[in-house]
Amino acid sequence: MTDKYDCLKLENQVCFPLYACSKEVVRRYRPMLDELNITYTQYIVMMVLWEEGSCTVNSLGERLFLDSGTLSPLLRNLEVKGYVNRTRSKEDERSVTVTVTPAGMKLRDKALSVPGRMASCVDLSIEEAQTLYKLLYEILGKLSANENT
Amino acid sequence: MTDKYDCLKLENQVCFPLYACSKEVVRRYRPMLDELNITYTQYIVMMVLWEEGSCTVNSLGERLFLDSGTLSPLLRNLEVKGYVNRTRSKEDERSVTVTVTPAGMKLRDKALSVPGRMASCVDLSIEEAQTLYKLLYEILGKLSANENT
DNA sequence: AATAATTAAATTGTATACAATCTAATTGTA
DNA sequence: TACAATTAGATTGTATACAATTTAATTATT
Repeated sequence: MTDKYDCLKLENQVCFPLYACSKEVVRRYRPMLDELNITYTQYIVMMVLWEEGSCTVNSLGERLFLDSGTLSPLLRNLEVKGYVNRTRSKEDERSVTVTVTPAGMKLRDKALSVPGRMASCVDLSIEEAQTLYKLLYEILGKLSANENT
Repeated sequence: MTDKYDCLKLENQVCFPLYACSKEVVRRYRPMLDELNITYTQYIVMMVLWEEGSCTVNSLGERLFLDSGTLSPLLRNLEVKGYVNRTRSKEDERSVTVTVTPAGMKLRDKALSVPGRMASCVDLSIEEAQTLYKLLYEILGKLSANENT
């Protein structure tokens, strides 16, 4: 019935559907975000900036689980598109402050329809969405706690 | 209390923790899989091959939600490492059959400890893991159903 | 105050991801 | 049976991701 290799079967993994689901969801965002001329990663960066107005590269990284190797070229790209500005902080010359431009703020209105359209793609009930949300943040918390393990 | 931009707040997204969680989990796999000299994507490819023995590139792609642009270089890489062989199918010269080598099969035993170590990192109860598993496959199903939408 | 240690970004190198395109083989159809 | 349409992989181009390294600035220590 069971052999010692069962634990290596794809169907017995939780991580695989997590990985696949994340990729497929991001892929579904693509045509919607194409209309805004941004990618998914750029979109979550803009989400933070729409809320905060400005932010250091470091705090963006902590908030979004991204490192400077990803953020540096991505922010340069957003700057070229005219959605953000980057300036060295006066208080700490090591830090770079990213600020959303007026053009970047205008994107926010164009983005308003995206969450609803995405929700209808994923199509979960409120309860299911809440359960999923809680489980995912629970895992993220556990992973941060076991950072050293 | 609420404004029209609430739907664009990072904390109100389900997709963001999904994306972040997937990335963090894959990052946790890295040191374990380094011992096998493979990456996470290579690992899930090997999982299919450990079960099936051999497989076409096409069926690997459907099973793992990956396209030929990802699989072609990845499989070449696994071939260089000596874990798989690739041969054109006799019946249909368009298809390439990927076969696990003896060296590839030996990896399976080294991989046996990986799922357990990963589980202790993520640290969910059986019920939570099952709930998550079901929700993720439900979303994957919904996304496939709305492929055209 | 001089030097060591730390920190923030940027850079480099490797490996995904995937859309779009290309080539070759196969299938469908008039 | 020609020829169009489809299919399977590979390739190209763009954008992540992240480890490791580098550079410059700040903080801690002697």
